Amino acid sequence: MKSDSNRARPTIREVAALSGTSIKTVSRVMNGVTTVDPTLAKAVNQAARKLNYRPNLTAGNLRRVDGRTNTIGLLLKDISNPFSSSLHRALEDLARAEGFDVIAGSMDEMPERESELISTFISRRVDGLIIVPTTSDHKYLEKERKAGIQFVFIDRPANNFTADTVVATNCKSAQKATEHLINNGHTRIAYMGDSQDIYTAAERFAGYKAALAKAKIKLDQSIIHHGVHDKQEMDEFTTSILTGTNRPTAIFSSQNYVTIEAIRALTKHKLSKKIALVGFDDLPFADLVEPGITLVTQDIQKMAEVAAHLLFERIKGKTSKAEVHEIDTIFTQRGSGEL
Amino acid sequence: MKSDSNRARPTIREVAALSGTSIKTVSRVMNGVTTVDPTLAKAVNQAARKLNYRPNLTAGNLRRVDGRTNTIGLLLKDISNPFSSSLHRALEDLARAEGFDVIAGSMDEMPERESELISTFISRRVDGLIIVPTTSDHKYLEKERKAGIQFVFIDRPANNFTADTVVATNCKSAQKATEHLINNGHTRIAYMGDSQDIYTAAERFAGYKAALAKAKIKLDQSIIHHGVHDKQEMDEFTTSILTGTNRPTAIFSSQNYVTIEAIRALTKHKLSKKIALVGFDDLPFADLVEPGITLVTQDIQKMAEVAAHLLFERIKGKTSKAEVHEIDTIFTQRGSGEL
DNA sequence: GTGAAAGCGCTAACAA
DNA sequence: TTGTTAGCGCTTTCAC
Repeated sequence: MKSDSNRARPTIREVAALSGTSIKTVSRVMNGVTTVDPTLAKAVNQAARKLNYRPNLTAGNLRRVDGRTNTIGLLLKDISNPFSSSLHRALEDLARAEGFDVIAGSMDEMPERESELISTFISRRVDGLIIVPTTSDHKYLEKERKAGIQFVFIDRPANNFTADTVVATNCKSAQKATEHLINNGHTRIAYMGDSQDIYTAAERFAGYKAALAKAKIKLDQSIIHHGVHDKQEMDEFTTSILTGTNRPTAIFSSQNYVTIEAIRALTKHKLSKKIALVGFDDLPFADLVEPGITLVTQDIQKMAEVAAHLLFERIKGKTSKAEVHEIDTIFTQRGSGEL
Repeated sequence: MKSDSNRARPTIREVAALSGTSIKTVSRVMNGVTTVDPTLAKAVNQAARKLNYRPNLTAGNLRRVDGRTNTIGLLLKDISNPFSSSLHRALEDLARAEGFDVIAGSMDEMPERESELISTFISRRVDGLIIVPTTSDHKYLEKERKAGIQFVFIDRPANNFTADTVVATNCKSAQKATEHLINNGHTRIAYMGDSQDIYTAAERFAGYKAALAKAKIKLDQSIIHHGVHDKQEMDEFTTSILTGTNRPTAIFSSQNYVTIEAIRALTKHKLSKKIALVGFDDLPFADLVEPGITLVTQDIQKMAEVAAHLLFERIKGKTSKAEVHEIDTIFTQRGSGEL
């Protein structure tokens, strides 16, 4: 027969018994309440260490008057993509500094995964949610907000739901990137980007169009491509524009996966040093190819800081109206955009 | 004065009241127990939907007889690095299929962060932990295992603690990679890798040495470098070997960050097409540089599958002795290793 | 098939 | 400063 202390995890009651005090005193010591006699506190700590006591957070949250769990949920496109995981890491550090834990999940642009994950996170009683939204309708979140959950949207705004939002200056930065090519003498600039349903893609395409309009360059649909999921289709597009008679002299690619395809195509057709390229979003190897890739990158750290700040203020009770923050991007010339 | 249903979140009691049944019946319906009268079940579901009821998972776990929370903790080096985030994603999907959620954290190779995170996760009462361990002593986990937590180590084994472990065939694969260079006619092969304190680095260096020994090539310390944190030091090393009189004709780099520095150095000295390079670990742009980088990559999906399987079996009660699994790597020739 | 009562481990309220 | 009692929202036990 095993002794009691060998059976699974000790509770606050066992710590109280061993230290000869009450569970309330143990609770006080564990929560760092200072109005406890140092001698008692010492005894409690000793007993806790001896029993390897670990407070059960979930039990504590249940009765806690503010109802908070000090947990935030993070909904990402795909945990493993570089943008998502950098954002996740930045938020992890910011949350830890405030005593919060982060639980994250991948949605793969599927609206039903989004609501499933939100459901799961709510069942775990997160205090707030930071969401890189899919294209779904977010009106259903109104009920959750009434129930006390706070929301911040990042990278893209919500649909039919007003909440704090942090986005990059997508349109303005795409315009500047395109103007950079124009200033380098280009007038025939191809565009490649994600589907126009995606907020960031639409904004960036708008910036591209604005730059052309300002320079009085006519839009040519034959050198414009939307969509990133069909690789073969993209390959056909790049082959057609790069081998055609009226070849563009520059490419603006408005998303990282698209930029990779553009690089691949330029390399394949031995045009890397002939056709200029500016891409939106970061690439970890931008300076390792020849020429280096000139990129517009989002300031992920800054976006995370603003989003975390907004969320924590809401969780603490702030009730002012929703804010939208546009965060400046970073433009880095590395050669490919200056041909 | 607000009505009751407008105050925060409804509980099982309110659902019972609205559907005219007892909390136990609501509990049964919510948990999919089939022995409930369909008419009652329907009424319960209707009430739950109307109130936007979300079961409080943490409350339920408290009383649950198996004590499980259906949560696993994942301890990574750094959530945002590609190996970690790919592993995280693979485990997320595998866990979801089993009805588990994953919470993850970054340790940055700091033993004290490791134990802090483990403490936090245990306070949240995870059922098991998958750990990419730091170099710390893991004997202290024995207490946690007694308290019912299961452990699987991945990428590196634990120290002073016997548990299920999943690692790549580091030594064997490094030997094969080095032999690949030898078979291509190289006899002067530089080695660059992480600090020898790191298990994977030590294993891979052992493989390098074994290949040289087998081919009767003498080890030359002047073309061997350990450590990845000091970039300047690495730059000095590459400069010294690449500009020296007795230049190596090939490099084996045993980790992704090191490989990046090797590529950078070869590019800088215009030797990318003269000096062969084989790297360990994946690089997202391996096929986008010229020449493409020949790499040994870990089969992350497979490692995740084996680790998840081991952990879930333990959580379900398996008590057989700890297993160590070595997972084969993938070797991809892209040009840089065949010069 | 259904429900009343007890209790999971903790914090809150209040009394001592 | 300390302890007692109630109760958070749920599952379990067990009687009906």
